[in-house]
Amino acid sequence: MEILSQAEENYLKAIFKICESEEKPASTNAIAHELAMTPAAVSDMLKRLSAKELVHYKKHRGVTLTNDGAQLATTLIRKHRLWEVFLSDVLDFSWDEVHEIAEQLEHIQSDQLINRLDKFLGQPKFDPHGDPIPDADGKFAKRKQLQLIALEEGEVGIVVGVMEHSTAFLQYLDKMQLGLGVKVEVLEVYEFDNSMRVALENNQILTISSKVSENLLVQKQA
Amino acid sequence: MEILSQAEENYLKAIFKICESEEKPASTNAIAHELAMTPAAVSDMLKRLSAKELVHYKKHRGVTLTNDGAQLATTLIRKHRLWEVFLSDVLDFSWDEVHEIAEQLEHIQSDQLINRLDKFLGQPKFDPHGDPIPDADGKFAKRKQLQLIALEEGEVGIVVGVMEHSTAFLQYLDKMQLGLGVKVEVLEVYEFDNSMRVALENNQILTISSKVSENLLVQKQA
DNA sequence: AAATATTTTTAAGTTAACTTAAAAATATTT
DNA sequence: AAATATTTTTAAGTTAACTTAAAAATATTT
Repeated sequence: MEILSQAEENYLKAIFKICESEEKPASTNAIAHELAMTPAAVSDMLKRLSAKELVHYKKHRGVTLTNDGAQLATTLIRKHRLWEVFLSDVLDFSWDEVHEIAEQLEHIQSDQLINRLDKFLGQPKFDPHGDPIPDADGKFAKRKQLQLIALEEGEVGIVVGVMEHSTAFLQYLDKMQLGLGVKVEVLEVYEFDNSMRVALENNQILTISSKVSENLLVQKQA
Repeated sequence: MEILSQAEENYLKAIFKICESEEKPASTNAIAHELAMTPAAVSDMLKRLSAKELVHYKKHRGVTLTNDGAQLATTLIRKHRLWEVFLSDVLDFSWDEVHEIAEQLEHIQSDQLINRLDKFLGQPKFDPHGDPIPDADGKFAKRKQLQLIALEEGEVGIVVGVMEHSTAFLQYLDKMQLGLGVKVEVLEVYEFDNSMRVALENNQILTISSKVSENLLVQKQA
């Protein structure tokens, strides 16, 4: 498979992301929105990606990735997330700082580099946001996780990930000490707005909005 | 200072390199040769770099870097060489493998990243080829070094660097166990072709051509 | 189903960074 | 100094990756 431009790589990642969340082809508009580009630019690029057989593209019908395209996208995600681990674990960046730099590092072309980095980091299975890191064969680790909002009063979960990656959200979680690995007990759910009162292991009591509990992923504790 | 494209950065590095070795402005041809491009492409780019005040450019007179340009070039060299140390020391790449990957990594834009990398690596002063790494202020460490060919019979030197960075040369040195830090004693110089017989600390005796001894940098031992 | 709104594509244009070919400037040889 | 060779620049063209504006296709509302 020939080498892709950074632009092409970004399109593949965007399409992968969109097709992953919604279970249908990625629309031109959705891609344009994801990449902050005009729909015309997307139409243009889709033709090129289609010519390279990286996407299945029928005009006005949206696109999906071909096997080759999906393989490349997965490798990009692997690279992105491994670099995030490096930035976080090795260079002590906080979880709200790693994305932007990894966005650049993911385009470095060297299989050797990424495999050695993986080994050096101890073949991590999750990145600093709890997102799974595909292995060299493109396999993602699976985990039985659910949104914190799905827990009932009295239930306990451990924070394992986030569904929203904005700096604002991540910094809010830092402030509240709601990082990965934290144990959370649901004390009370307020029906009115679905906000909840929760207890952390350090005995801190927090009230969090549904916006927060929707975007926090936990593993339910027995 | 605004952000430069990778192409622009490569031109600055090339001009820096040329002006450093020859003590005069870099010619269009020299730059074209360094970057494997046509002279016409260089003329084109020089106009753009000149407009950004990164080079002093008078048509047909060659170019030199402005202060801004030299500052940027130095930062690029710093990034390149720090990444080389990372690849070599942390990921165990050999010294003939690091250049190519560092060539990509040097374009990553993040001051924080490079400063933290520097700190993590222990603020190294030299890269895996013995080339000095400028500090955050752009200062290069100086060293009293000379070419191995300049040593007389009976003199002893320690290998501290190379003047030629080709894979072929570096792999040859590996074969001969002539890495950085190795102590070399000049046993005999053959006037005929300036080749020399040298003894290494492991008592190995080698005969090396003048092409080799010209390109090896040593620090003379008392 | 027709009218309207939305989405997508096409058409035309831009910019950076290249190319080849020709012209112009500079350097070297005689 | 004139002739010739070399270097550099300009001119014209290309490609990837974008833009805006208009046209076409599809989806939604009435």
